[in-house]
Amino acid sequence: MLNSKAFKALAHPVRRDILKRLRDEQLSAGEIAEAYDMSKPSMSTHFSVLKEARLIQAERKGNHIYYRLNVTVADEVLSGIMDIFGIEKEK
Amino acid sequence: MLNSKAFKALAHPVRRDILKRLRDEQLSAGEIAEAYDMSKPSMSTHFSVLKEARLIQAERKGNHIYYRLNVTVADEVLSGIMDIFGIEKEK
DNA sequence: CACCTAATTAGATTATATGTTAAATAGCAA
DNA sequence: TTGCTATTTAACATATAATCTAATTAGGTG
Repeated sequence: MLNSKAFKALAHPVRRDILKRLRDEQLSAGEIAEAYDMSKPSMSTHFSVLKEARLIQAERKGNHIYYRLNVTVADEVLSGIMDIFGIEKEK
Repeated sequence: MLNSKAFKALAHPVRRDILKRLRDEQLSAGEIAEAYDMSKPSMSTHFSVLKEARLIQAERKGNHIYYRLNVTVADEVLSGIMDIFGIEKEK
């Protein structure tokens, strides 16, 4: 069932932007972080919030950690929004 | 264009619940507030956050203030979520 | 006007979020 | 082991959010 943490995670513009980057590809923490004018520990905190919300999943490969979107939870969020606003799923 | 305030507004469970109540009917501040175990000023603050995000619209009728869902912004939020997750709008 | 009701605003407190630098951990490779 | 790179965790400061009680505003009605 949909986690309240997901909505909190979406409240920050950097986190929403990270999710967009992960729509189509896996990226390492460093690859993501270098796109933002923010310290690595701060970025790491954002990853952690997204992970807690299960919006992203981490996989270590050597000494990189790759993040990818959790499509299942993304879908749950969409359903949650539609439920809130009473929007019908078409098809 | 979609306001970042809308996502913040959705981060609080009480505010999401208020929006659900306003899916199908207008309700006064008092009618909404009595459903929650929270002071009226606190509820008023939540209304204010939702108003700031343009998710709800207020209309005074005599002594009562009626709130209703702003369907346009609700739709923008849904589109925003679909954009983040790269979900295609069907039809 | 005086009074009542509905709702908000003010002022304060506490909790949570966001960000930093410094230190720690994990893996790889010489 | 030593050293290097990638990333996180710790410790802390500051900002924003959430909540309360008390006071105020706005609109009815006698």
